[in-house]
Amino acid sequence: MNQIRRLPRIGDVAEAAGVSVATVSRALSAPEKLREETRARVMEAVKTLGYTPNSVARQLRAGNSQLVLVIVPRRSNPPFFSEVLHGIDVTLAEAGYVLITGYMEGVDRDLRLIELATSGHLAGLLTTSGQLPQVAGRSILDAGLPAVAICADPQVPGLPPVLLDDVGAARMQVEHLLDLGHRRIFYLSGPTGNYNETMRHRGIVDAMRDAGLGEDALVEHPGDYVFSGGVAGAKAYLGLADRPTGVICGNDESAIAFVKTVRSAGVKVPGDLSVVGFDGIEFADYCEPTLTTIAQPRFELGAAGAKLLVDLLAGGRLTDLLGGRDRMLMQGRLLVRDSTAAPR
Amino acid sequence: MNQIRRLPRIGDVAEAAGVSVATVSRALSAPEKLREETRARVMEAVKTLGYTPNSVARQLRAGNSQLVLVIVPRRSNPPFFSEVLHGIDVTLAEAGYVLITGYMEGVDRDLRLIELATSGHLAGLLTTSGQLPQVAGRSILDAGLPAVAICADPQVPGLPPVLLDDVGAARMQVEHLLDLGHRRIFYLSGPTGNYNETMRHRGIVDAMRDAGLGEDALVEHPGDYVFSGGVAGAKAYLGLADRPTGVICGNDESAIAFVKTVRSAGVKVPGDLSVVGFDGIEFADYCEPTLTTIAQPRFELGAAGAKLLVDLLAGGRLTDLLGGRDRMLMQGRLLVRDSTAAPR
DNA sequence: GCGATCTCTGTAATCGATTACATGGATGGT
DNA sequence: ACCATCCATGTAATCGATTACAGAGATCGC
Repeated sequence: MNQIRRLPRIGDVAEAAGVSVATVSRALSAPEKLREETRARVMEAVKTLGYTPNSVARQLRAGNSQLVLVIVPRRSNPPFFSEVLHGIDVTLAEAGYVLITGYMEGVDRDLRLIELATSGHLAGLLTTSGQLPQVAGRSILDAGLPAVAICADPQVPGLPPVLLDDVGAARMQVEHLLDLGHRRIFYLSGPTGNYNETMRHRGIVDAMRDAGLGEDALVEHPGDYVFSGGVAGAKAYLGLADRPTGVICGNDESAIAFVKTVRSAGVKVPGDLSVVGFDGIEFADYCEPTLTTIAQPRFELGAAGAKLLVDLLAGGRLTDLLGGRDRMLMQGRLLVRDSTAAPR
Repeated sequence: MNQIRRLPRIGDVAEAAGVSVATVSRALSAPEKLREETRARVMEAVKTLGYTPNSVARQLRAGNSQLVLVIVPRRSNPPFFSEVLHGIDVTLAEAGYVLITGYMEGVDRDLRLIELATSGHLAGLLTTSGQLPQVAGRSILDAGLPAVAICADPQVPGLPPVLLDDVGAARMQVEHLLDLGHRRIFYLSGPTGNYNETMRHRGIVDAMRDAGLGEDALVEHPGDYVFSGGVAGAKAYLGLADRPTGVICGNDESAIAFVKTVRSAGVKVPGDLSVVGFDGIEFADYCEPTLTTIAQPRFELGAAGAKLLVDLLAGGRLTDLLGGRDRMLMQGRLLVRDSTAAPR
């Protein structure tokens, strides 16, 4: 049903070349074991028939796969993750692996991912989500696949994360605003409980404390990294009696919606209010005004995470690969643009 | 190497339940053939051991796969395609299939996709690219997999496309500007040769002609659907001696960059100039001014394309499924926002 | 009471590759 | 001339499931 036309098998090639199937197999995977002339004859037949090994059969016998599953939350900031996936894809391709994207959302869906992981199809696992598929007591980790987390930390032993130094990046956001002369900051956070959010929150609080500012200098409002949360955050901000002049948003998407909303209400950015975003997506350079933000090395985060998994699959030991640490941290970069200025 | 821990096999379950492997297999895939008591005993053992069938082995024997490959150009408008992929994913999941995303870019990469297609892993193929992987005389279609194109038309017999009615949508763009009173239009196109571009261009030219406007009423500039092309298009526009008051951009991304650039040069939108985009991505509602655009039913396009493939895999005949036509067309919707107004 | 029929379960072939082991022919040393 | 060695290739077991076919009991009709 699936195949319209019957594909050639190894036996067909063997017959055409007048050799055994073992010889065909060797011609493809261990050519040095064959006489040059035999090998040439086999390759000729391979070409004529257009033969490609059935990797399902190969995988069943050899027990190893070329497929790596990347778990991506379904609603996950496409402009950001597309670049991370690009880095993953390029790195896996170089190492001979193929990327499978698995979108995670509901319980049913997650069960499917768990089954895929335990199905024998996969060589390894990457996750960009801190929450892993876990249904009815079964976890995706039960499959025992080598795994790496990218831009997320599921906090599972043996599942090393490759992360941005969120604490340091958040400090940079605060210090930038303080350097400009702002003394009170409104923080539109990410989702409560989210790992990145927790770290960034810590960086902000630390930086405020180090600057000698009291608790009332920081006004927090819970957000969720999406447009609608940016709008809601802006409305909350506009409702404040005594508005801080500095605003830090959990990511660029919510920052862009925040700015749009306060401007509609007549608030000038950066005149009345300076806004700093997080992520460094391309749109942040085309909104009005262009957004000061933290650029994450998105491609590099993906590439480093994929490289770590590839090394793990090649038999590397985690402690060696991470130099004894339990995670890999990369640095963000502050991009100063038009949404921040000294307060009036 | 891949598996850290040995996963239970069907034989282990059979032993634990005191039955044969055939009985275990039947308990899972044809429970009605078993006595209730036997089935219960087997399921008990399955649960205790945490057994999941190895689908590589199943696939080898049964010859059918649950995996569908979606080919996505690597640099492809993430805010747009993420929603299309969402529609595909939901639909495939409902039908019991798993989505694999294959990013297409270079020649090497494409060879990998071709090999994946001929490897026996896949049930079917979806493409969101008009150009299909084709390396050294081998095409990805050689695998003989059922395939459907979404938002693209490779113009290959037997590969039905599910598309937006680009011609009609482009007419809507023109008619909107003409209705407002604009008489000359600057068109920042998509990449030359691109299928969508060809259709939209036709719609624009037709609409202008139908309105009785001459050839000099349309000024065309080649674009490429990305930010940088929008900036370049804006510079070209600014350099014109006699600037049209209406602008149509190939997509939202380039429209947003276009607007940003002309505004930096002091041109007022929509005061001096009205701009219409294409796609209806979320950002179009958060830029300054909000962008009048054509909303594509992105989720629905993905879902319809996936549904068509699922029906094809179930043995449906193409002519029946398409009602005798050779393609499936969906309609765009004009979203009138703040970037368009009557000319001064 | 005995064969026919039906229900349930087991035996073994099969999917398409990989690979340990066997084999046969060539080479070479004594 | 004979045996050891080596190289190239073939034979057949194997991976883990599915399923056609066979066989063993149970049920039933006459």
